[in-house]
Amino acid sequence: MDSARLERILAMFRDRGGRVTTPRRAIITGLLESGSHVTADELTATVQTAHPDVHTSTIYRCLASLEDLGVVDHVHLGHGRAVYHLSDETHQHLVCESCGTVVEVPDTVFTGLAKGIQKQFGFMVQPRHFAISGRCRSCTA
Amino acid sequence: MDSARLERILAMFRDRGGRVTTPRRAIITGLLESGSHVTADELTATVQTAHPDVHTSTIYRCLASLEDLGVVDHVHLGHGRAVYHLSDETHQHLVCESCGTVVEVPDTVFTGLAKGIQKQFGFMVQPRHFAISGRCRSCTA
DNA sequence: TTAGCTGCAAAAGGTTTGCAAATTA
DNA sequence: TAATTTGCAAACCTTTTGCAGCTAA
Repeated sequence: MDSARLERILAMFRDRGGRVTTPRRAIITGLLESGSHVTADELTATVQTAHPDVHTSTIYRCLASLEDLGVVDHVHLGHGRAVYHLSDETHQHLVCESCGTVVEVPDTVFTGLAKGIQKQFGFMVQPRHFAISGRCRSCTA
Repeated sequence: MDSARLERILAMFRDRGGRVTTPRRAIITGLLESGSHVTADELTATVQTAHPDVHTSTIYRCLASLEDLGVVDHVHLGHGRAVYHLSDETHQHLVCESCGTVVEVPDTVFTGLAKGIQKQFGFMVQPRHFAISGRCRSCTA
């Protein structure tokens, strides 16, 4: 797929004095191949099809490192699990409380809100770490 | 404190064929005495000062019943724990990713956003179950 | 009396950690 | 070689559940 991108990310590890390992290659490849967001569990399953020995804890540790590098972000979609995605995909998540459907909406939808809150409360909204809850079209009817 | 309110909530249990018990009295009293939001853990501690035998599982079950009655809501403030509050307090929560501070803002701040999303995506935003993340004034500086 | 609650202990779900062994640079 | 990563197992934290006993109506 996007092997140039893979190499670019691996280079970031090297630049920090980190190592480029088989699990890391596999995990980043898995992320690049995934749709917009994956749970740690889903990513583990993907990685393990080719590399059965890569352990869940390695996935979590790698995801944490990737967040440190600014390459990955996580979002809490609901009670418990989080999803991870490449941080250049600047969208937000609306989660239906009733059926669990996730609707992705562009960041720009939030700019008005963010400005208002910034002005009134001095709080800089960066909603990436939490989804917005509500009810989707079909559950509203 | 607001014992009329306590009795009103207890009456809701009775109306549904439920029972009014000592733990329930204690838990609702604890909620009424708490500030705007408490974790299940904090509430347990509060309740147990007067009623050491009330078990965590009872707290969770009572909170769930109160949510059923529409008296209580919960919000996920972050990685793991949720906070509970009386549902007539119609505010939203902004959580600072950096220092954990919770800023409460009136619901009305969100109406513009909600309308826009409703129109564009048919999604009815009810952000009560999730906090909005970002950075507070002092962590932005 | 009899549903409905409660306390306890144990499980569950997702994530983190300690440590010795393996691996990268 | 030296420092970083890994796999494993076990811990962790918050919440849920099964069940027998208790209790409000």
